Amino acid sequence: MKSKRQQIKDQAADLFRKQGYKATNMRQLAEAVGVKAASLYNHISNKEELLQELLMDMAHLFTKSMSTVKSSSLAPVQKLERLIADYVRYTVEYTDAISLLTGEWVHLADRPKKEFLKLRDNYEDGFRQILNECIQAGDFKKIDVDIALFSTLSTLRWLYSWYSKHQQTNPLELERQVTRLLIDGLRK
Amino acid sequence: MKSKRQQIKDQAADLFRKQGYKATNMRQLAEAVGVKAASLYNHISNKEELLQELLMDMAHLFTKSMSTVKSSSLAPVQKLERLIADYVRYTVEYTDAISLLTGEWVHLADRPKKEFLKLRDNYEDGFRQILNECIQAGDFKKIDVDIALFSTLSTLRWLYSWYSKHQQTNPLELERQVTRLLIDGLRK
DNA sequence: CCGTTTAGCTAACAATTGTTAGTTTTGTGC
DNA sequence: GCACAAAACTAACAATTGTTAGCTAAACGG
Repeated sequence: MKSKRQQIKDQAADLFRKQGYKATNMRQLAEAVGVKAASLYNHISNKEELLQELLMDMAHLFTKSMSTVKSSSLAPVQKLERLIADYVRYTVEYTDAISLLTGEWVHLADRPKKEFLKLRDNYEDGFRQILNECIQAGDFKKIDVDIALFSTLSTLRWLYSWYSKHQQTNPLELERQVTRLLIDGLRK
Repeated sequence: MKSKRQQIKDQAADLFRKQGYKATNMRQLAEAVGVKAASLYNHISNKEELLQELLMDMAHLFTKSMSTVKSSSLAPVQKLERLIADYVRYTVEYTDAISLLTGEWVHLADRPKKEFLKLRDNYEDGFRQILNECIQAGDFKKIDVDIALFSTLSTLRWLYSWYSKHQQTNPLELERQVTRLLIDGLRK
């Protein structure tokens, strides 16, 4: 049994995703929850808190993923594969909330925005470090690591939109294909 | 000498990108242009028209790119390289307007939204077709073409955000690197 | 069955929004 | 320098927004 608060967050994620945070009003959200707008405030303190928590929940998920992988004893390429696998799993499980990571964080107030971006930057730094290890180990070409990082993360960050249209895809198969594509490229 | 209308569109692209369409109000836009809000309406008919034109201008650019490449006699892989090259060039030249393609089209009214999505779908179809030709010709692995399409477009669609932070990069060099990465992958 | 908390409702607020009306200023062609 | 169009301004509008106050109904612990 999900708490009312969580129900509200779920509906908020759905609406924020479809219409954007700014374009979603509390009356719409209330209707989606099945309640009048004022009643929402028995469970949440304001609109921004919703966005904040949705984003932070996801950010912490990724922070966890990164720290687990980093402190493991896997080989660099295997670390990368684990990060990709985690990303795919989160995308499948939290599609709506994940979608907010790409654009909606701009609507956070200064403080929470800084906090969010710090976690995001840390994740990117960890990712870049692992890509570097892959190059160092001789497994990857000596490509510009910033461009490789950017390209890889772009694919992962857009995955949610692809998955929404192809939900019949087996997540494990999706994970396998994405990994292969990112690492081995298109060329035969 | 740029027309006032174009100046307004440029500032709108900048603000829409930084804050989002919904979060940008006409008084902010007016201030950026150096004028009072009501004066904008001597040059435009309403707010949505701005978003509409910005998005459509870009969509037509890509439609042009696709139709030129399609009607060329290049080999499949060369066609793909041309599409990528065009995308990089547009991103460098119209960074702000390009950034709106990823998320802001949801705020269009029904009619223009349909029109926009039709052009977008056509572009994607053309892209997929060329990827298929690459596979058919034996140049690419027999990968799931939808996943390859999605991954490639994701990288291209996010390019604007990367470019904003690395504007010192030579566009031609960027084009070379992105092409190589997308086609040949990371693995040595 | 009572007292208290929890969660819902109606009504209203203050602020912000896009846009218009009406007027004045600026600029251009003759 | 005058007529006319283009583009600016002030003021105000109607609608929408997030949120609060005050009240009632449901749920729950004893």
